[in-house]
Amino acid sequence: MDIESKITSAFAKLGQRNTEQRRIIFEKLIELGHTGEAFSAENFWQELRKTNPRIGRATIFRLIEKLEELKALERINFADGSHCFRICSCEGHHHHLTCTECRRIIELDYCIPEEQISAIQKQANFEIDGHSLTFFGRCEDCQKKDKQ
Amino acid sequence: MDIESKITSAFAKLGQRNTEQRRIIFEKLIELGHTGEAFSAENFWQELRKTNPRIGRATIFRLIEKLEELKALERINFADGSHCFRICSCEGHHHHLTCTECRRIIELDYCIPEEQISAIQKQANFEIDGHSLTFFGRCEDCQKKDKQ
DNA sequence: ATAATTGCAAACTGTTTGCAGCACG
DNA sequence: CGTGCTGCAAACAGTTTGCAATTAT
Repeated sequence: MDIESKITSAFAKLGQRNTEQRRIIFEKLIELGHTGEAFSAENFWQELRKTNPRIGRATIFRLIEKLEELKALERINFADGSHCFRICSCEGHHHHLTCTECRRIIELDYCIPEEQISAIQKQANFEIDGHSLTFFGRCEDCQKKDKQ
Repeated sequence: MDIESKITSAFAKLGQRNTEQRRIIFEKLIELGHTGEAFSAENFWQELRKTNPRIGRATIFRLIEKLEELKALERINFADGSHCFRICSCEGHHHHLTCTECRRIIELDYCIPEEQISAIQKQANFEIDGHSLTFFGRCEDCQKKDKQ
């Protein structure tokens, strides 16, 4: 499933009305999906209002929330506690590697082995239904920069 | 190293002056360390001002920040994006399991195998210097509650 | 004395909400 | 023409900051 159909199907599941705002947001997300660029909600809003001055902040927040639930968007946490959103090209469950200097994000297909999770589950008597994992470090470019 | 000496040594590293506020915060942290209770910064402040009305919010935030750097406190992230602090009894690096219903926190000694991290490092050409991992689920008690 | 530390209040960031009105179907 | 969706502005939560006053050493 490519990025375009991922977003398209999320919008289809979304709700009843095909409003102009949704079309605008859709277009922008397709664009961001292709470049792989990450964005904050505020950030995304600022970007959109350049061309569409009357679009409301709340509309963006409300839609981002829904798209996150539908897993069309992923929330990515940085080491400093801040976060941003991103449309990932990886299908299914995965994790990220983030650069603490330039905030570059890399998708990883690594995940914790299923048997480890069930061992933890059994040991703690929990019913585990998710986890969040992010690696922090310095990317290739930032390492080079620092050596100079 | 027990909780008491963990906090004591963090305070020793802290700075020059042994102020009354630090003593008050120290006492409260010892208490929270023993019960294992988690707290937000705001929360912690509200609790302290009951007995010490003139303690400032900023003092708490400033000190919590430093204690986190000194690894006397740990920041724990929940599934909904909120977070709290906690004094953990585990020594060294570890992770947590949090209940999405009652917010109970369990310390886990599981961690991602070193060789996996270096494989990721090599593959992505990153210099990994940390990671965050939290498992989400429902604790024993909340599972029971729901079955009733 | 003097510099670290604090309290206060105001500012700030990121997000949510209530509600009246718009516009999609 | 009904109601889902939106814009607005205000409220909110959590945190940070500037600065003058306080206080440990």
